[in-house]
Amino acid sequence: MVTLEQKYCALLGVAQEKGQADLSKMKACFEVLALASAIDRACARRLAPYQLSEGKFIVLFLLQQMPQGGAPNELAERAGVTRGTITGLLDGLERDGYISRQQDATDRRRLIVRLSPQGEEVAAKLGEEHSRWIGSLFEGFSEEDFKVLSPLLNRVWKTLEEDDVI
Amino acid sequence: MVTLEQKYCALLGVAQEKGQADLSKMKACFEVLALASAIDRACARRLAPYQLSEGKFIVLFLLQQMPQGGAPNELAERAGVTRGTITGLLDGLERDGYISRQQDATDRRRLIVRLSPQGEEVAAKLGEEHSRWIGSLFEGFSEEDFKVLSPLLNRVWKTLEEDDVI
DNA sequence: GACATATAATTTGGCGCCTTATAATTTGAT
DNA sequence: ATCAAATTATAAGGCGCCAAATTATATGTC
Repeated sequence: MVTLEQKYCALLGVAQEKGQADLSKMKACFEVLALASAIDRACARRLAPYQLSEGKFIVLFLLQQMPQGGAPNELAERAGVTRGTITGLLDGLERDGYISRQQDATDRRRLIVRLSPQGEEVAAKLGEEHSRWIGSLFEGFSEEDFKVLSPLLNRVWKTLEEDDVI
Repeated sequence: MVTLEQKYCALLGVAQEKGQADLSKMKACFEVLALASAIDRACARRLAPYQLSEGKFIVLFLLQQMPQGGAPNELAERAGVTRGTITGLLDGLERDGYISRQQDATDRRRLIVRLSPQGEEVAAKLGEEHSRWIGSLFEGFSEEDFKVLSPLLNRVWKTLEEDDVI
């Protein structure tokens, strides 16, 4: 089996010349990236039979929790993509009959996006399936493990946010 | 500031109904994904001025460690992308003068990809810069922290690999 | 009431990546 | 020696995503 470390060993040559500290940091970074990309791919494979990408799935998931519908910009923000992207995702979802777009009566710039009955059904089924799958990935993790993992990841996230502002 | 948890809180509604254990698992999963995607975006922004994507950068980086050049399929495997993808990345790198493709004398199916002088230069400069940046993301992490983080990430990775085989 | 400004959604153009199909070449079994 | 199978690289088509530009509508100010 290829470990995460092995997968990126080629990229670590440079760090090795710089001492243990940098090596550990680069390794950790690649581990996070490689794991996320593995999760993404597995996820994409799971969703492909439904013509859904991860982005579309998240939109369905979000809409499920907005029974009275939601605006594209709101969906974009919650899903973490741009408004331009959300337009494309909604196009696909509409084409496949999962959602409908409806003009807002009071502000004609606005749209209201709603799940179709079919969308409801798929969202419910996949939501259930998906959360079970995610659960299985972290099977065997204790609450203690999460208490350790979460703050570490969040520390990097925070650094990154500060970084970006500059 | 938006924390990783907040970012995905909307997605956690379902998990909340299923108890603490599942909630922690989904949270952790989203934290990994969100962090990786934040790193990817920041990385893309850093590389954009050089007309480089993360994929292209990794190819440059790999080539730097193959002084006698490398084959596309080898690069694809080490970079973790498909051969089809590597062709596109090499196209871009060749167009921008960072690499050259050369036919292998003994097997005419094969190519040898090499860095151009310009490619060497950029690879060296960016490699240095990039590893310093990654280091800065994990600034303040102790060796102890990595000893905890790494096995946790690798456990999920392992589960995922087993998953895929099935 | 007119005009600048803000906001909503979309369009456009681009890149990365994937999957599937194709073409060229080599290898291996018979 | 021949022909099927494997391997190499590429092409084609598609989706997701982004940034920047565009269009339509609303709002606030003078």
